[in-house]
Formats: sequence, C-alpha cells, structure tokens
Amino acid sequence: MSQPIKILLAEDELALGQIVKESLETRNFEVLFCENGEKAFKVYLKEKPELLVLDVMMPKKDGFALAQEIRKQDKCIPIIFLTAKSQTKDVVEGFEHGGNDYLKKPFSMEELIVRIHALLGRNMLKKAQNTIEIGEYIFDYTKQKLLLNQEETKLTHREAELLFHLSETRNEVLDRSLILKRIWGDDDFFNARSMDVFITKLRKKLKQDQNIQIVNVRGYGYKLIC
Amino acid sequence: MSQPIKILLAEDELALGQIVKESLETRNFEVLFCENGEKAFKVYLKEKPELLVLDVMMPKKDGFALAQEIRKQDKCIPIIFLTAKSQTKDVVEGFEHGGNDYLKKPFSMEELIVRIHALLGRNMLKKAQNTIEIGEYIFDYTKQKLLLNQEETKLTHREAELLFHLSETRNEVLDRSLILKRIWGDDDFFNARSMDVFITKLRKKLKQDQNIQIVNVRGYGYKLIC
DNA sequence: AACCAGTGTTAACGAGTGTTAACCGATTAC
DNA sequence: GTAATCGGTTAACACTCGTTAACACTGGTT
Repeated sequence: MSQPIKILLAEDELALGQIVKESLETRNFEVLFCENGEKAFKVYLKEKPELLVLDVMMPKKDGFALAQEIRKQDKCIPIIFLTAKSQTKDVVEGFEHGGNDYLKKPFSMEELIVRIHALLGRNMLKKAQNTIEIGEYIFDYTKQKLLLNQEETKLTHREAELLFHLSETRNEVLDRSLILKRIWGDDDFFNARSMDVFITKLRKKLKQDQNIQIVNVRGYGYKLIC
Repeated sequence: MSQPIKILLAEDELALGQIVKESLETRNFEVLFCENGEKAFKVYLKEKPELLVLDVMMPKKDGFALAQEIRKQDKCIPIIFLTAKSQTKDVVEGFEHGGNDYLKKPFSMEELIVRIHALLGRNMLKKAQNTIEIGEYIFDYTKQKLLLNQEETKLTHREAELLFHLSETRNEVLDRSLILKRIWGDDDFFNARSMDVFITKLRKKLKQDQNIQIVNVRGYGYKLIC
C-alpha cells in the first residue's frame, strides 16, 4: 500500500468544505482543505497535491487567479472548479480544457467523485490506493472492503480472496479447481460447495451495480464481467 | 447525433410539468409528458425513452410503483425522482442506486439538467462495449446475453460459444466438425446430436428477427445469415 | 467460564444446464 | 420406390450450480 492521493480543496464556505473533505476521505483520498486562495497557494507549493478542487468565488484570491498562478508551476495538474449557480458556463469556458473541469453548485458528491476519477485516470488510482475498480465499486483487497459512493461494505477474508482472484482474470473464465487449490488448498466436493456459497455472497454484495456479473461456466468455473 | 434523446416526464402538477417540458425542449431533448403514472407506463412501453423523470407523488400510480414496474423491463434506464421537500432522503434511499438520482422540490432547471447529463453520460459509456450485432439483436459474448431493443435474453455458455463461432463466419458455412472440436473438444456422434439441440435453441432465441436464419448445409455444417 | 459476534462449512432443496434418447420429416443413394 | 442417412424437435434424464439456513468453530469480551 503506497501513499493516498493528495487533493487540495479550496472553499470558503466551511460547512460545505468540511462535507466534501470528509466524503473524499472516505474514498481514501488525502484532503488538504484551505478556506481561501492565498493559503491554498502556499499549501500547494509545500504539499504538491495531485489534483485541485477550487471554489471560484473566494476571498483573498479567487479560484481563477489561483489556477493561473498554479498553472505556471504545473501545466498538467487537473483542476476542478466549483462555481455558483449564477455564474454562467461562458465564464468557465476558457478553463474547460487541459485537465480542467467544473461543477455547478449545488452538486452531488457523486458528480464530484466521477470527475475526479475521470481526471486522475484509472492507472493513477490503482497505483496510489492499491485498489481495484470493479464496475462502480472500488475494491480494497487489503482492507477487505467494497466502496460504492458513500457506502462501504465489509468483506470477509474468503470473500476478498475470491473476489481478488476473479478480478485478476476479469472477463475470462477462472477455473474452479484453480480457485479451490489456491484459496481452499484442496479441490474436493465440500470445498467446491463452500465456494458456491461464497459466489452467492459476492453476487449479493456486488448487485448494486447491475453491470457487474459473476457468470458461471458449467463444469469449468466462473468469470467476472464488468 | 441525429435523433434527439427521449425523456419521459411524469408529473401531475400541469403548470410545473409544462415548464420543465419546455425547458428540456430548449435543450434539444424530446419530452414525453404524462400527468399520471398509468399513462406514463403506457407511454414508456410504446416509446422506450432513454431517461425517466418521475414525480414521486402522483395519482393512479406513484413514481416508485412506476419505477419498480419499469425496472422489471429495463435494469439500466436512468431514473430521476422529483420529491416534495417534506419527503426525507430515507424515502428515496432505496432507489438511489443503479442509475437513479433524485431532486427535491423546488429545484432549478439547472440542477435537473446537470443530473440528466450525468446519468446519460454514464449510461452511454456502459453501452459502448464489445458486442456483436446480429440482425436487430446485439450479442454480448462475455455477458452471454442477447439484447433486442430493451429486452434481454440470457444465453448459456454453450449457446454463447456456438453463436460466437457462427457470427464469426457470418454468411459462410461453418464446418460441423470444426465447431465440435472447438467447443466440445471432440467430434463424435453424441456431441454432434447435442450440437443440433443447441442449434434449435439458438434458432428459438433468435426468431424475433425474421431476417436472421441459421441454415443447415447438409453434410457440411451451418451458416448464419443476417 | 459463559457469552457473543463473526466467519466458514455442511446440509438440503430447487433451478438451471447439457446430454442422451426417441420420434419424425426431409433428403439422398441405390 | 425403398432404404439409409441426416437433421429438427421435444422430452427425459443426470448432473451442476444457486440459494437458504442450520450448524460448528474461532477469537474476543465480560
């Protein structure tokens, strides 16, 4: 497990900022929360975060000014602007390209997360968090957890092992006896039935994303599709 | 993109409904506006819209009942619920997953549009997968499914394998013994008869498009024409 | 020691899947 | 024309898998 991804959050409404910070932290991000643009710039220089979430309207230094300042240092860092409803799209337009995005307030955490994931890219996520994306879920093998939006589902050791093996051979058939030997140590009748029970359990825990399926291939094994 | 995206809007307050309808139409959506759940379901079946905006409180059939009915037909279609302020989040909670979202009244059109875009975007992405078109059907080999319009037919592993091989040599004769060796591993009398059974099964599952045919070439094999 | 929650195994029943058999019509060979 | 063969279809069957619940085991707590 390596370092979590650092996100710099600049937002002058403390209540909103706190909620966003906490939500992101449940997703294994490290959140640096600043209540104005000046502080945010200092923190940026010191901490070198990997993504910025900036409120446009802020005292001391607004989001755009801050973004321009930071762009001089780093041409690639992804920036997400938070804009008030009244601010039209045109205002933000000039900033839409080159790893930038924006969200109008009020926004759902869902939307923010989706955009963060999009900008960071899958590889980064995987590397930094030691997690595996399975459909809309994020599977943390070492923590034995499944994350979907705000919601966290615990997995038992056996469940996590099984899901790990399935996710490694995604969209391909994983041989029954191979799983049994790897996880249960032996391929006998009872272990086989036990595994079936765990397949059922995993299906239940993954059923909130309809696009994920654990498909049986009669006589051979299972494949995880998503 | 030629066709506008169809949105079904079910809302019993006519004044509100009209405003929403017009607003969405200015954004180039096609809006099917129904003033109660029963009508909405009929329109859904006939028009197959790509997204639903449902008021929760409605005469005849409320938004949740309607959603449940429609979910039986289509597991993926995004649904946005409109709830009165008094209805707490808990009420909607059970419906939050799987392409659902909700908006509290009063809401701004801005918010609705953002959510529509978010949900449509995700759905479109999911559709872009490695599938094979067979006539009017869409054949998903890894998911072992046939899609015709909204309707989904499950295939067994053998059925999917066989159809895959047939679709790869579309409009050409596929040799019997080749299929048998590839899928069954051996070309003997019993496997051959088993295959015939599967050809029958595939024909049944593909019969809704009259233009698709699995034709036998006596002594050689089969060809899929479409 | 008694209790408890969590985890994994076993049992039991039902549903799904693939094979085999049986019957029939169509085509081909003689 | 008759027999032989191939393929179409249906149903019976055996086997695998899905699911639920009861059970046993573990480690931690009081």
